[in-house]
Amino acid sequence: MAFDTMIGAYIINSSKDTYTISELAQEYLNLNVKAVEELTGKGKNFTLYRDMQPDVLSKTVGIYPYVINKVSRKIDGLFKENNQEQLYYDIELPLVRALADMEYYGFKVNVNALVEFSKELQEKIDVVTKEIYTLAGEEFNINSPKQLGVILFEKLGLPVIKKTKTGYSTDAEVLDELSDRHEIVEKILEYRQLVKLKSTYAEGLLAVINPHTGKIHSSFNQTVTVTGRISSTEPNLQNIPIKLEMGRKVRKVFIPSNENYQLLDADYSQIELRVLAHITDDENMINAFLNNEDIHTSTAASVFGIPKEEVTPIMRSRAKAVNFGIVYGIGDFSLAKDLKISRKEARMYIDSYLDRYPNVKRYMHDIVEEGKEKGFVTTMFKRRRYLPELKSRNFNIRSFGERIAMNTPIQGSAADIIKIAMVKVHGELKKRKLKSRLILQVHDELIVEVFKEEKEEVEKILSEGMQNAVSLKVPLVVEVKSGNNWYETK
DNA sequence: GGGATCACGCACG
DNA sequence: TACGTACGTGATCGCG
Repeated sequence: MAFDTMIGAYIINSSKDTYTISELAQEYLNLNVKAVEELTGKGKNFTLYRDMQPDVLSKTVGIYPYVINKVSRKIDGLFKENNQEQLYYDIELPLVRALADMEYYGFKVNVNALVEFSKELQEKIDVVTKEIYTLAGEEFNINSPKQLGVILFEKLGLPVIKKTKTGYSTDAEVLDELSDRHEIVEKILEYRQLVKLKSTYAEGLLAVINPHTGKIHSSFNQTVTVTGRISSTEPNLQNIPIKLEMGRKVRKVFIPSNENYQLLDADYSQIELRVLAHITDDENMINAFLNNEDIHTSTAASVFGIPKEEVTPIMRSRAKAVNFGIVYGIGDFSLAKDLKISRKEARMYIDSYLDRYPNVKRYMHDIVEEGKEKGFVTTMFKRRRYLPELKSRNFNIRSFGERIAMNTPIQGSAADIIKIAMVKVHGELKKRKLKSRLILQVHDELIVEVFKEEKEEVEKILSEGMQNAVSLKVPLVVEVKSGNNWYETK
């Protein structure tokens, strides 16, 4: 029986910080086993096994095989109790190989273009920096929120909009509000945008390009998120800019391995709202998706009680915000802030929404009750998240627990679905001995490096693999795009 | 003097 | 006072 205790324990409880053998032995066997770190040391004291005495090794990691076997059997028993065998054996375990292959294969980068991009950013930063110093009347460290706060709120006398626990807040939301009061403010925003791109993306990515492969080999972590999503580190390839055009250009440096390949980028359309429609069995929402309607326009028509043809762009954008809010476990305060409307008005939108989607209303109530009774909520594929917050006497913590209860089954089920799709696509490419490779996942999106001669075949494997990953009460719609770099796949 | 950690801000779905 | 992440920089703490 192939087993992975780390992933196994994650399926039993996704909320832990680490899943070391030592910890699992304690938790599942009531056994005290030294942590590997205690043996090897860490940081500058780190010692390799090969530099240790055999008897020291045998007294500690020597019993690991025994412990791992025992813990595995214990966890496997819990899978049976929890009905999580399919999740573990059919989804998470096969996913290990798909993720490993993604890490190993990597994503090719145009190094020269990235170096050029970095230089261009630096030139822009130099210009803006001087402008800021002139407007401030002195030089200071713009990167320091503390120093910036002194300049903005003491020297220039701008009004304090918001405070952090240590001083003045200078975040983008605050600066947006101040942008009409002094020229320096928009320069600060521009400076922040440029520095973010240069440090995190230009320099950050250059630092992790493997000199042998010319590629970026990210780590895809399978036991980090509480909802079941995967995460990406060193570097994070799941937060490459796209929203602003200047940042989006970073994507031009992500290219195929060579001229025989292209990139395919396949996105699920509105997967979380489709999952919501499925889970709640809400007739109104299901019909919107069955008719292939624009969901935000459809929501606007429902909420405002008008025909879809009469929905204005502003109405659509407000309905979109409400749809987002619903998925997060909405509150009137936050929706009001997001839409810059009154709390009362926000409350009306929410109430109207819940009237028009009555099963969504029932679901949001019931899932919180279920979370309280059972102590956890589950996804479509029995992924589980415990919610101790629901029992808290602290209102804020308890409210947070309620929002988690509403959001986790939605976000987590979407994660289940794309993982199933990944296993299918990865398996199919392998089975057919194709040269195309799955190289990245970004929560609702899969990126494949496709061998040009295989393009038609692989596009079908990808889109059908995703569409048919599961069968819901609404269709899963997938959009596939291709390009000679990641920027072009739009 | 340099490492660890916290605070802040911000990139993505 | 919206759900889930990763990470760079500055400030601070405390270490033979």
